[in-house]
Amino acid sequence: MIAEESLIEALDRAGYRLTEPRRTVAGLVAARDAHFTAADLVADARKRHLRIGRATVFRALDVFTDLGLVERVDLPDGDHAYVGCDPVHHHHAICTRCGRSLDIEDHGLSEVLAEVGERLAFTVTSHRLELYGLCDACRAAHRT
Amino acid sequence: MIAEESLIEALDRAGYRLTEPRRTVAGLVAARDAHFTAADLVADARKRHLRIGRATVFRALDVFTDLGLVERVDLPDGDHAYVGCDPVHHHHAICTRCGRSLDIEDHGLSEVLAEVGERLAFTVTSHRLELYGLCDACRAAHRT
DNA sequence: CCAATTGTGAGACTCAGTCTCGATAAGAAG
DNA sequence: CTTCTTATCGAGACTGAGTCTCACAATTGG
Repeated sequence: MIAEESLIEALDRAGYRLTEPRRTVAGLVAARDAHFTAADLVADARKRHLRIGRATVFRALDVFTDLGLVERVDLPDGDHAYVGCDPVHHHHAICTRCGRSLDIEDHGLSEVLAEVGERLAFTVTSHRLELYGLCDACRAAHRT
Repeated sequence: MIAEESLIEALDRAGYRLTEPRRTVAGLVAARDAHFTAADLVADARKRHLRIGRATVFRALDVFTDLGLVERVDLPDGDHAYVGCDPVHHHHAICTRCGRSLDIEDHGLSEVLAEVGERLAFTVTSHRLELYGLCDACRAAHRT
């Protein structure tokens, strides 16, 4: 979940050219409210009669990923997907029913992890954390 | 890091046939002390003049994964790999230098995560956590 | 020992992602 | 507004992991 303008603005600020294809991908990403694949975006583009090359979609996603506005997540089944998000260090809580993801702040997790590392004589330099479960809406829907 | 016998024993206990190819894959996995890919095992087999089909390696890894003796991990660069490990719920601390992985017990992490979920109105059903950094040996080697 | 059933191997196939290269367009300069 | 440089694009070939199919082979319960 991220606004098209944020994406375009970030491109500009980072010195990338504001091209039509990039705006198109920004629009496609902004229109998605759950995790998606590059192929999803290509299909979306087709549906909306927007001409865009497959490679370009991948390239734009790479750029957005570098800027931290899109992240690659790993789903429980091992598949990869992308999600739009804020460009701060955080993790994702991914709803296994609707695919939407919530950003999780670090909440002292890093410290806990460094501590765990201590005990193992392991220096933690980075980590990846993903939570899977049901978001509020799906939890409610599930009960019925 | 897991013994060949553990792998074979687990197959037996779970009712899988103890076939030659599976023993071969068990041997290949046991011989690896860091993360590996299916292609690595195929190459190892070639080197050791063991005939085994590529599909069979994938199938055996799937079985071992189901039994919890092998897990798929995601590396920081987004690649997948397999690691041998004990069949209990845990996470991995992966050395980015040598690729070896240490098993991390849950140490109350699950509770912390459930709590985080509470705050987000998100019901956490499972999670994935991977730590990246330097193991003790590589930390020492790195200093010099 | 033998049949029933599970497992195997070769190779075709799929799908995500990458690469190449000639064509195109953004945007700085004038 | 026009020009020029250079980043970017698109098409399609390519790669590599993983899956699928199907005829054949091996395990094992009886």
